[in-house]
Amino acid sequence: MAYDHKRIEEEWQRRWREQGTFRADNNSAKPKYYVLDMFPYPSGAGLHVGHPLGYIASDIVARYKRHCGFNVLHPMGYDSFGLPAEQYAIQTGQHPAKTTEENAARYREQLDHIGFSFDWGREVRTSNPDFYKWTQWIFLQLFNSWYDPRANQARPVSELIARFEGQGCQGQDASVLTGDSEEFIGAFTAQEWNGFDERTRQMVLQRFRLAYLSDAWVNWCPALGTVLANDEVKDGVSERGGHPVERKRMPQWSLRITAYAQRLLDGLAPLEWPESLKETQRNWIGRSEGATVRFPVGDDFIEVFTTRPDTLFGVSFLTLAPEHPLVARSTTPDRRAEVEAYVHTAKNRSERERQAEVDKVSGVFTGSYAKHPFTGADIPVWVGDYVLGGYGTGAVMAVPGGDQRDWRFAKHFNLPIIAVTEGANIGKEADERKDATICSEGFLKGLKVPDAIRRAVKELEKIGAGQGKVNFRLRDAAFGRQRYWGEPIPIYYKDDIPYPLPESELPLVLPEVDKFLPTESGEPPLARAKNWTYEGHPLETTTMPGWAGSSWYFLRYMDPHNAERFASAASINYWGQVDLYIGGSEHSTGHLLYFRFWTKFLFDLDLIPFDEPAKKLVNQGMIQGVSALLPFVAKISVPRGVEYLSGNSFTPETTPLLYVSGSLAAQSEDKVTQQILERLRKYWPEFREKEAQIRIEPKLSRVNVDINLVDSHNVLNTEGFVDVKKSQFTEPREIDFLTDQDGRVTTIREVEKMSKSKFNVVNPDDIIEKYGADTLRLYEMFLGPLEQSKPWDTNGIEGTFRFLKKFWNLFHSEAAPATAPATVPSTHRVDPIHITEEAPTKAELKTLHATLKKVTEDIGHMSFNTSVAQFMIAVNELGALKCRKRAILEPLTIALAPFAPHIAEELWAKLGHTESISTAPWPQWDAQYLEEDSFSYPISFNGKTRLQLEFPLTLGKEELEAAVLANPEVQAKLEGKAPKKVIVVPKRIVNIVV
RNA sequence: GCCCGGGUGGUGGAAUGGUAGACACGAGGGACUUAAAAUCCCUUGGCCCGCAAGGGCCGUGCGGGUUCAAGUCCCGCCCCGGGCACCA
Repeated sequence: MAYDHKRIEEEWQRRWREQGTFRADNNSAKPKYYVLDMFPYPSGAGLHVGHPLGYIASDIVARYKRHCGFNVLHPMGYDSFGLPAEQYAIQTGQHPAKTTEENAARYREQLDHIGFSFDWGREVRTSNPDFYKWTQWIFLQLFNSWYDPRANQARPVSELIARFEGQGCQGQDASVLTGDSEEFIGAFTAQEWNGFDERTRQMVLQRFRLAYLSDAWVNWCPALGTVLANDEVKDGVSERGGHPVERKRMPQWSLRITAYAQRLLDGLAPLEWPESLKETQRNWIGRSEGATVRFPVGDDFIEVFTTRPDTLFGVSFLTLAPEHPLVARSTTPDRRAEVEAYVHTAKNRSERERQAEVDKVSGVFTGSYAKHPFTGADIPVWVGDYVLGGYGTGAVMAVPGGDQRDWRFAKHFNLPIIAVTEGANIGKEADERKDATICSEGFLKGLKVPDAIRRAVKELEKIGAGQGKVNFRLRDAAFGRQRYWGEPIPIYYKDDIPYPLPESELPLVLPEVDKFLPTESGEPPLARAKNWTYEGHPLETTTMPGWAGSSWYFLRYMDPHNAERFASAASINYWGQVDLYIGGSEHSTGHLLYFRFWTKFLFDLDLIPFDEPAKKLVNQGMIQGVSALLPFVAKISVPRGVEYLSGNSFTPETTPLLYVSGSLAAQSEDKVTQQILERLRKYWPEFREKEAQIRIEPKLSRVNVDINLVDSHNVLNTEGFVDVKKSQFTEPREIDFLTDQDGRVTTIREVEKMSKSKFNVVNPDDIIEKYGADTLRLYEMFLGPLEQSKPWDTNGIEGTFRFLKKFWNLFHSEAAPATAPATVPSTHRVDPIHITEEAPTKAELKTLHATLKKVTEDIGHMSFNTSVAQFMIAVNELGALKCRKRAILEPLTIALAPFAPHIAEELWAKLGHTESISTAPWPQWDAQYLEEDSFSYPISFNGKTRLQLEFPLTLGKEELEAAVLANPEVQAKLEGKAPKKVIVVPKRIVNIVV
């Protein structure tokens, strides 16, 4: 009759599986609720206790909503394409499909043990052809669409062609395009279009397609034959292998997310997402209003974007990004060598680097001059790497008087600094105030900045030297990857022009290759595939990035087996948007932006009836690991050279590795040194002879010790540690410990990321084995607020385990009044329980309803740690009241079910129910049981609480005040003086000001 | 540098502007037990006065402010974590 979590949990997990308890039906009269977890990538390391945190929270909500009468969609699947599997494949030769399959199976097993109410019948994997068929299909829709600025939505390219045929392409089309491809396309007439050859037409259309091929800057690593992400490049070389990396322009598939910049920005406001996450997206989209200004240079002109056209008369030079196409043409012959050298080095620095080194100013003069559009003055043209090729026009008008970066550049190169605002101290720094008054001569003089901006734009437009413009920081998303383990892009090339594969050819299945590496000529792995062609034409060899499948997967869950459509219209209409989306904040600008982008695109095509994927989003915090660090003697300096005592350079061989108790190391260096001396004498006889002449200086380092070798008081299991260490050495090596005064070896605790390399990973399987899934679930929630990061400390889990045992014992106390134990029609287990049918007391009802109220409200705002605390309070109170009453315990069991579903199911069955507890309606709390007759008022003097006085709640403010003042204790405190003021807040506090 | 979080006992944390430290871990003491485990009870922010009952002072990163009353609101800092754009 003891709480046997293992038996209970296995039993119920089996039943849920066999009975399909959590299958969600697409046809239901019930209202729907869609709870989604961010897609996991099934890594080889399996789950640690940090991973399920969000899943437990979403499972609680899913189960709660079922109790409230909703038809709940709560699916799970795998984002199963990705780099780790590919890298593992390169190392081991194992096909990524195989390792992915194994990893997913392992995930599934671990997830099952936690008792989630997922509808596994809807599981999807992005690497399954029947899933990525539709990822490819959506890609084709993107390829066949353009963004119509008039309709402000994506439209079929066929409409664009019809437009060209009818009226050609006039200026406006080109001017509204944004993003990386923002180059002047050039107007053409209908006749011209009709006269273009196929190639030219396709090239023109590329400029409009939402999935398009264009040259983009990439970090190319010739040695690895691949493109690297910014964070894979360190100091100009690849992070792995240290091979040189160069910035190179390569044809790349991109998605024109920039077309959606404004809508992605506007769509944020109504979403119930964390404000900080919305802000991050706003910053990422980076809308800025300003103007473009054209500065003539010889026959060309340099176009700049500025948010401060009001500072136009403060321009003292122009700066081009090293990548800017006009750099070569603007450079005078005498400057060529210098400029080319600068451009070469600057271009190959990563953007990260260029941006990180704020203090280092670098640049070079091109030798040529631009003309100021208003004054006609000569403006020197410089190249500087503080200007980025990918933002704006890749050129800035430098106003050192109004912009600190320009100021620094001007200072460094001795360029003129012109004051643009009144009261600026330009000798010291630029004046970036937006409320200043412009002081330059001409039409802007005396205007405030905002007025001056408007005026400047008007004047620029009047003389045709520029115009007002909104600029976005957001860039188009690179969509091609030089990798194997991703969705093939359904494109083939005829005469080097990309064409879409017909839909009937989908899925374009990932081909087999002999190796998962680039070809010798540097082509992506798919180029190794035999017959990688379509009707004799070569197929695209890059694959889609990791985020492709996750940009639309939430729709597939609605109708996962549909072979005709990505999901039926009926299922999409029924399930609609995700009601609650839970995941980590690391996805705030990647996944979540693409997710919203694809949703808006599918909405534009009338394929789905909503244009935001998730109404409400919650970021769960990270669970950090608690590492155990053990100091060791890394090095002992002696006057003649250095003797290493650790690692492979261990000498002298007679001296063991010395590990130092953390508490000892914390005490004093002397104590450590003393013990080292003792060990040296012991293990190194020669040392004794020389000891007098040698003064040693030990240096300590720390190693991460497996936390399983450390107890709750940080005491190291030294035998276990020695075993582990010895198994790591190829040659036998002595190990000794410098202990503290108690003879113990302690480790030092540190909170850091939970990871294998830090030996601080806690596996949920181990926790479940010992305490059960219900305890794990409760403890993960009890740890603290969901959104916050917090360290995992297994030692604290006893509290939640004890709670469950106490809860169980409320139903099984043999000390309960001798009433007839309820007969248990449970089909699987017939332990008697001790439950009475007596009417509950007022106190019992109060506990129950206070708990129902708190838990219901807490689930509403995802405050699960406080609900668990309330359950503990309830169990403690009911235990003290010796309550064994069905009328109390039954509703409480339902309330606990979302949190600890196994024990709840078991007790529910024992209470005589034959249906799963998940079908039980949520118990409602009733305020009448919470009403109090009296309240114990804290009586404070000048805000400091001094005593408590109990008064009936029926007392009015004046009566209360009189009663308080009449109290002898209060009188004593007042010492006969009259209070200056008495503040009475009914049911709160009485404050007496003296 | 900028943006976003966060700083409360030994630890995780709780607290609509109204009794700071709920709940839990750990620690200390006790009961039960041959013993252990399990369970139960008491104490547990710091300092001080008192034999005791009890009482006083301090206390939510730091410094100011608003208020009858501030962990909570405002201003100025410091520190930690996360993100990022020298973004024109």
